[in-house]
Amino acid sequence: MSPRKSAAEARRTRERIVGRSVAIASVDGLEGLTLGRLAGDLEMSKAGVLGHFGTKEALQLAALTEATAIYTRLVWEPAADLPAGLVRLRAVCEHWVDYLETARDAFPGGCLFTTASVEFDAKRGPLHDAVRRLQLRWRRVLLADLTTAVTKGELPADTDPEQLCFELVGLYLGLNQSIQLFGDARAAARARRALDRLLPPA
Amino acid sequence: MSPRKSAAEARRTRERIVGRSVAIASVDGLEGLTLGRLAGDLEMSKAGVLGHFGTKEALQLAALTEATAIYTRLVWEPAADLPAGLVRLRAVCEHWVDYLETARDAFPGGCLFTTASVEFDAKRGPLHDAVRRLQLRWRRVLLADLTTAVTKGELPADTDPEQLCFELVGLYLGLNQSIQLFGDARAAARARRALDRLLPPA
DNA sequence: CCTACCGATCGGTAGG
DNA sequence: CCTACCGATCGGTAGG
Repeated sequence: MSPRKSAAEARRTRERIVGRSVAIASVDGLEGLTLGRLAGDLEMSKAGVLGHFGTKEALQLAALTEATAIYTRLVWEPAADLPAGLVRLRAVCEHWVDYLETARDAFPGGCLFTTASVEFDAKRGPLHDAVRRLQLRWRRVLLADLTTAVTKGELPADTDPEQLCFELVGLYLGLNQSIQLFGDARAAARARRALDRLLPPA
Repeated sequence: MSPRKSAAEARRTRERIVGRSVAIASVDGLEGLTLGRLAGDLEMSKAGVLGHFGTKEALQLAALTEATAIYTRLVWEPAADLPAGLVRLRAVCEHWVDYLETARDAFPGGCLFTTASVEFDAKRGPLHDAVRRLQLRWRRVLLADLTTAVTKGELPADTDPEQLCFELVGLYLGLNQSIQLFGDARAAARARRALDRLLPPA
C-alpha cells in the first residue's frame, strides 16, 4: 500500500501520466489510450491513474493540452519576438518542419494534432471540439501573419492569404505522412523547398 | 436458426459486411471496427460476421481492399484511357478532388486511405504494410504521369517530379482535413486553384 | 449463419 | 495511490 503523497509529488505523478499518454496517443491515437496500459507502463494501479483525471475523456483532453504546450514551445515561442509578417511566418514554418523532423521523443508516432485531427474529424463530442478548436487557432495564427505580410508588401498584393494558408497546411500534412509512413529522410528538404516557393524571401 | 445459404447469398452477405465496415472505418478507423457493432448494424450474430473472414484483421484488410476498389473506380478508371502525361494527370487530380467532395456515401468519415494512413503509420503489422503499399502504389502512379509530362515537354524541363508529387499529396491531405474537420465548402475550389498552379494547362 | 460459451480487457466505483 | 470489485464488451471457438 502506497501512502497518499504530497501535492508536489501528486503533480509529478500527473505529469508522468500525461507525458506517457502523449507518447502512446502519438502512436495509437487518443482512442488507443487505455488505463490498463498506462498503469502497466507506469507501474501503478488503474485507479491510481484514473484518480488524477476522473474519466478517460479528461485524460485524453489533458494529453491534447500537453501536446499543445510542446508544440507552442517548439514552434511558436522561438519566433514570437520576430516582426509580424513574412519574417515571423517563415521562422514559424521552419520550426514547424524541424518539429516534425525531430520531436520524436515526445511524439514517437508523429504529430499528435495530425493524428487526433484525423481520428476525431468525423466523430462528435468534446474531443472533436477540442481538436477542431486547436487546429482553427493554429490556422488563424498563420493567417494573421500572412495578412500582415501582404499589407506590408512582403507578399504580392494579389496574394489570397486563405489560399496560401490552405497550401501551407497541406504541406505540413504531407510532410508528416512522408516522415511517419515512409520514413523519407528527404521529405523535410522537399517541404523547405516548397516553402521557399510559397513564401519567397522578401 | 438461419439455414446455411447458397454461395451467391453468402457472397452478398460478405459484401454487406465489407460495405458496412468501410463506412464504419471511415468514421472510427479500422481499429474502431468491432464485430459486435457490425453484428448489431447488420442484424446478425458476431460469429456469423466473423465466419466470412476468420479474424478481425482479415476483415480490416478486406475493408481496405474494398476502399481501394471504390477509389480506383472513381478516380483512376475514368481517366485510364486518356493520353499519359499532363492530360491524364490533371484528369486524375480533378477526379480526386471530386471524390473527396462527393464520395461521402461510401466514406461518411472521409477518405479511408487517409484515415488508415495516419492510424497505422507508426504501428507495425500487416495493416501497416498494406496501407503503406497502397499509398506507395498511388504515389508511383502520379509519379509516372509526372515524369511522362516532363519528357513530353508538357511541364518545364527543370521540374522535379518527386517534388511535385510531394506537393500534390499534401494538397490532397489538406483538402481532406478542410472538408472533414471544418466542413469547408470552399476547400475544393482552393484545391483546384492550387492544382492549376502546380499543373499549368499545356 | 446460429446459440452458447471462453478468458481477457475495458472504463469506472467503493472504500480505505 | 492501493485492493477488490462491477457490468459491459472485446475477439474468438465449439458445435450444430
